[in-house]
Amino acid sequence: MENQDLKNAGLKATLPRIKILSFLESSDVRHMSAEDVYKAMLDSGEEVGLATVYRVLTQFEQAGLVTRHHFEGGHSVFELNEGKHHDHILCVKCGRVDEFVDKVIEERQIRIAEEKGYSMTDHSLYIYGICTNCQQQS
Amino acid sequence: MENQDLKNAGLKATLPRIKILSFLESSDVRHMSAEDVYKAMLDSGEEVGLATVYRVLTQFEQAGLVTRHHFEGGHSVFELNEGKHHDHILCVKCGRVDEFVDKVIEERQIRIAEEKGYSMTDHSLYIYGICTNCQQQS
DNA sequence: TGAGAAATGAGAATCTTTCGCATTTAGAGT
DNA sequence: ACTCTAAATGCGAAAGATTCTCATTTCTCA
Ligand SMILES: [Mn+2]
Ligand SMILES: [Mn+2]
Ligand SMILES: [Zn+2]
Ligand SMILES: [Zn+2]
Repeated sequence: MENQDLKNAGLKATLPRIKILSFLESSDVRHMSAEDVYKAMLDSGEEVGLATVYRVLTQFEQAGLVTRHHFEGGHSVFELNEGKHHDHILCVKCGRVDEFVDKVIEERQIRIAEEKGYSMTDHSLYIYGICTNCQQQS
Repeated sequence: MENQDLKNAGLKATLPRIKILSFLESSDVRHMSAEDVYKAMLDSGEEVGLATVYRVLTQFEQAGLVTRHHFEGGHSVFELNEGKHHDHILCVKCGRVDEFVDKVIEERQIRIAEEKGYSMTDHSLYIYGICTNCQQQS
């Protein structure tokens, strides 16, 4: 169970951490803000402070359990880390999020970093557009 | 002069707008936050309110005079729009910013949007790493 | 040159995220 | 199981970035 996942990540298995992790694992929405997680806790009757949600998500990120994204709009978005890196394409109308990986782009990025003399640590790529659904409704 | 640039952009040629635009045009730093611009105004003895700096930069963005970026670290960064689109590679140690354009990446993005059924409106790509200088100093 | 519309400045307000600190809890050792 | 202590939590306050409100000032052009 999550209990062991947390231990493995070097984190004490506290109630808030267990609740948040199991929520992330069971949710069908993959990309959520801290506020989203907080509201979900409240809705399910669990009492977890907002500050704790932020702290726990940051710890999860550091432990490699979740990944943090900076979609447009100011707030951070988190998603359960399932090993495989990917980038995102988002609908600017409805907020829909799709994921993709492009080998060619990944390689070009490494090449560019090299050319510019950088040792690459990370990258973020977001494509914005209007999804099929939103294109229909004029 | 800027006076006409503003009129062409459909903006009244007010003092704050003229000052900010000519500052952006004369500065050798290309990527600046609103706060940076505000401080520059103060330093040069001009009195322009911070709220006005934000308003003006947003208007400039809408008018296509500047481009807004969301580098890591929470705040927006603006740069004078000189026509040609480009992406950025940033040093996570010293904050250095370099620019690049990669035809292959640009094309792949369009292809990906198509495949996913999106009509692409925009995209943002940031590569993070450690620059040559910062790699030296252990 | 004067009137009206638009823009400004100052500070309050908002939003997201972090901090500080008194209180609670996990879990190592008994 | 019980105890102890470091670590974690929850609350509200604080911070940082950006926007809003509104009284006052400034463009524009008739
Ligand atoms: Mn994802
Ligand atoms: Mn640039
Ligand atoms: Zn959509
Ligand atoms: Zn550097």
